[in-house]
Amino acid sequence: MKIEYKLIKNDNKARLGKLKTNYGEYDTPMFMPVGTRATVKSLSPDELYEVGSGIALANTYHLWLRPGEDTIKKAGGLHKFMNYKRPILTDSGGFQVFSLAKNKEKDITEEGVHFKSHLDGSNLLLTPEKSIEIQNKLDSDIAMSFDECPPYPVSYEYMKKSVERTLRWAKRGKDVHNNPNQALFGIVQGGEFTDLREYSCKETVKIDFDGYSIGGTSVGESKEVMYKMIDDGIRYLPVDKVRYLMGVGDPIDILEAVERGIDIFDCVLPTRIARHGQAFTRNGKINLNNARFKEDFTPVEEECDCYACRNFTKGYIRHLITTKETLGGRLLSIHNIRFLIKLTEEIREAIKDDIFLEYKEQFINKYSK
RNA sequence: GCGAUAUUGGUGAAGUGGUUAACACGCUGGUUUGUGGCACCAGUAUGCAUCGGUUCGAUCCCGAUAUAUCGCC
Repeated sequence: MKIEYKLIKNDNKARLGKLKTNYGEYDTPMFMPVGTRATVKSLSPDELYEVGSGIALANTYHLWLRPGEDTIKKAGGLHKFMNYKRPILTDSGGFQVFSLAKNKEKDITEEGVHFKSHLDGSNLLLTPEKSIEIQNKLDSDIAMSFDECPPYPVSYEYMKKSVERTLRWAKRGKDVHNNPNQALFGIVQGGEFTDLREYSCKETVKIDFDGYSIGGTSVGESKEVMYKMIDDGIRYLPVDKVRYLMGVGDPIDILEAVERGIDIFDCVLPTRIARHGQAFTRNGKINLNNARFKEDFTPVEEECDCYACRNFTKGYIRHLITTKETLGGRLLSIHNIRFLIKLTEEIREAIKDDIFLEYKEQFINKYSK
C-alpha cells in the first residue's frame, strides 16, 4: 500500500483528516520531526513515540553521502536501519539545492544539480532520477519529488523557468519511481507570484501524485507573503490528498497554515533551537541561557506532560545548556517536539468542535503577549 | 634590609608618546522554519596598580608609594 488520506471534516478551511500508512493510521494536522541523518538529533525512537511522533523525516542527500543508499538497503531499509517503527518521509535533496548550490545559473542545469559535497568537497550531481532511485532504495513510506527551492526574492523570469524545470523534474521522477510500498509527493513552487503558484499547482496535480506539498516558503519572505504563497497554491489542490507545508514549524505559522488547509508539517526548529538553549512555551519562546533562569527551579512548563517538564527544572536545564552538556539540548528537544505535537493535538480537537479560529486566536494572544 | 622584574576588563592577555586599548574566553541579549557545517550576530575596560612629574599631549617616559615574584645579606 502507498498512503491514503481521508478528510474527516472541515472547520472553515481547516481540515481534520486521517492518514493510513504502512505503519499505522495517524490523524492530521500533524507535525513531523526532522531526522536528517536517520536520527532525530539526540532522541531515541522510544522517546519519539513517547512525545507522540508519527511520521519522521530523513534526508536523501545526507544518506546518499553517508552511509549510502545501498548500505541502508542491505540493512533492510531505513525503518530497520534506524529502528523507527512508524512512517518515514524522505526529503528529496531539493532543499539542498537552495542551501548548497551557490551559483544557481551554473550549478542548476536541466539534467540536475551540481553540488560540492560538504564532506570532502567532491563534485556531485543529483538528478530527479537519482533522487527517486535513492529514495526507492531507502524504502521510506513517502518519497518527495526532486524540486528546486529558489531563494527569496528572485525575478519573475527566474521563477517561471524554475517552476517549469521543477515540473519536468517531477515527471521524470515519477517515471522512474518503482517502489510499490512508497508514496510519491509532488511539490508546488512559484515563489510569491500568484499566477506561477497557480500554474505550478495545476500542472503538478495533472502529473498525479499521492500527496502534495507547498514548497519554497520560509526562505526569507515576510509572514504575509508566506501566507499568501500558501493561499495561492492550496486552492487548486484536490481535497482527497494530503497537503504538506514543507519546512514550517513556528507555532504561529502552523496555526496560520492549518487555517488555510494544510495537513502536515515538518521543521528543524524545535530541535535546532533546543540545542541553542531555547524552548517553546505557551507564553512564547524562552531562552534558557538567560540569567533570570539561573535559580528558577520550576519546569519549562508546569502543565506540560513531557519527560523534561515532569522531571527537571529550568535552573538545571540552564546549567546543562551553559556548560554545554548534551543532556540539555536533548531535554529541550523532547520538550519542543512535544510542544508542537501537543499543539496539533489541540488543533485537531478544536477542528472537531468547530472552534478552530477561537482556539487559534486564544493561542496566539497568549503566545505573543 | 638591598637589588631585579612585573602590575592593562570577570579571566588569559596584546599593544602604542597622538582619533573609539587587539584578540580569546566569560558574561548580557538576540537570531534560527524541507538541518552542508551547528552555530551565527550584537553588546560588554571613559580606562592600563596608586600619587606626583616631564610633555601641546602619558596606559606607554621619569620619580615615589603599594603589591607580587625571584635573587642576595
